[in-house]
Amino acid sequence: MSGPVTSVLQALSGVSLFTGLDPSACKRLAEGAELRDFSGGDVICREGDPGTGLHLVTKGQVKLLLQAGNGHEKVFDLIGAGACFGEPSLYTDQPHLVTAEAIVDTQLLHVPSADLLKVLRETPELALRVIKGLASRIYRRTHDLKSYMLMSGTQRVICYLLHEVPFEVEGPAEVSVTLPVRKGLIASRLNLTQEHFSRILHELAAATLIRVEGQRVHIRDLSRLRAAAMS
Amino acid sequence: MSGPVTSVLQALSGVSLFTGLDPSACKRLAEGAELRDFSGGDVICREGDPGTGLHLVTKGQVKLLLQAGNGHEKVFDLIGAGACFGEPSLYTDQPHLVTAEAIVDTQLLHVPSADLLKVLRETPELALRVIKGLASRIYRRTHDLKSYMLMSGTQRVICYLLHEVPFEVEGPAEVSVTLPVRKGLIASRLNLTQEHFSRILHELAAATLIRVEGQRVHIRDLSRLRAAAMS
DNA sequence: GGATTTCATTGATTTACATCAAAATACAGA
DNA sequence: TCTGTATTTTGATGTAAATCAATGAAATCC
Repeated sequence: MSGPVTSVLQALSGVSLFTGLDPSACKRLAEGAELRDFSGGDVICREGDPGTGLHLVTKGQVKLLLQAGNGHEKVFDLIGAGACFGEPSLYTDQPHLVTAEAIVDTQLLHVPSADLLKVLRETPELALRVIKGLASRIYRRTHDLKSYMLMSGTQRVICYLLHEVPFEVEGPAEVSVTLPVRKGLIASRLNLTQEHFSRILHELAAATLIRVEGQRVHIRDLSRLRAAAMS
Repeated sequence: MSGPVTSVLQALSGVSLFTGLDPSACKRLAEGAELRDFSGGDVICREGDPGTGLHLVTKGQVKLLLQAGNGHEKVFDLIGAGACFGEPSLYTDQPHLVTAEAIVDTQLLHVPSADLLKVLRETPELALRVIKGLASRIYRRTHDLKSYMLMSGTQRVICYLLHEVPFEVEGPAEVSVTLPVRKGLIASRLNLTQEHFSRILHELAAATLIRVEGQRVHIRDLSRLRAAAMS
């Protein structure tokens, strides 16, 4: 809570990409970086904008949207505190494909590509982290692609629920999951309409696999739900 | 055409990721790298295998497949000479999500993750290249995701054809595109059945937007086709 | 507290696409 | 050349999920 640079540094170290990084590298990144505040509903950047750098979410929640010509749009990712978005801007030329919008009041740390690339060039440790981060992002995108290409709506919902389970619980335990955002957004994220998502939850509840209570979903039997994902 | 190391070096420099790279770094990569030959139809690696490293295609063509439990599978990418796959293996833990299969006789250069990471740590130039390569891969995947999430089959086909156009031709020119693989594979890549793909090509031909002649597709009017992608 | 807006559910209908089945074409080998 | 095999096309039918249209339940505001 002293100078602006201090708060930037603090914010930096709160982002998983940078926690525990060499202090001097952090400092150099902090110089060019900028904290930005948004209220829920604010647009952070829009499809077609030139990529300016990496956005690190220090507080709040962001949704990334893909938009079609006809006004349709889909939530293509939900980004929470500690994560980041805007990686493709490291590959200079291309304009943003996604529109980013704050879901709730949100604080971002913006690191300009040029600064990041400069520090990257001199900090192999950071470069490796970035590479791993990018590789894991590709992994996640590939997984998403897989769900859309060859899983049914029901399977995608089950898969989503299983991923939201706090941690490696085993066996036929009962676990509860709290949906991080309103259902419509999750539906969209799963490439489903709100209506269809609702019906699927209903079906799963009818099959006594889950119990829905507002934002809370109780998984009645983890292993049975896992098995159901296979059908 | 002398020793095996020489041919590995040659192969390395033929891959866009490494062309023009500092020779000493190339040499160090070449030491751990290994050339592998496959015939058409051979499986290169399978879903679930642990990721061992980066695969660089020096000759031939590879298809990456996503597989569902029920035996269904989809072509999720087509990789030609000069490109690479297996990036997620840089993010150590996760097993492969995709199965890679040679479409024709193919030569690959395999660079083990450990070697690559070591050289990466000491060669910022390479690190930056890898980062840009990964970022651009994410960009492509995002684009794919966009097509699947909010484009119709027809739009995906048009988009595909436009991407295959040799280079920035402008105006109402007539251009020809040769499909790089048999139609069934392209259909799958676009998340369509062969039948549906065939019907879409037929539709486009009926609308005098294209003319199909076996593996060659003649785009009769580039700007009209571009416009058609928007509807 | 009710009024208004946002969000979620339920039902009826439509549609884009898949599936199944068969014919037509292209291609390879003997 | 014929002959079998792989690929593509065409047709008829089925279905998962979208759309349209209300209604119901929460949250938010005055």
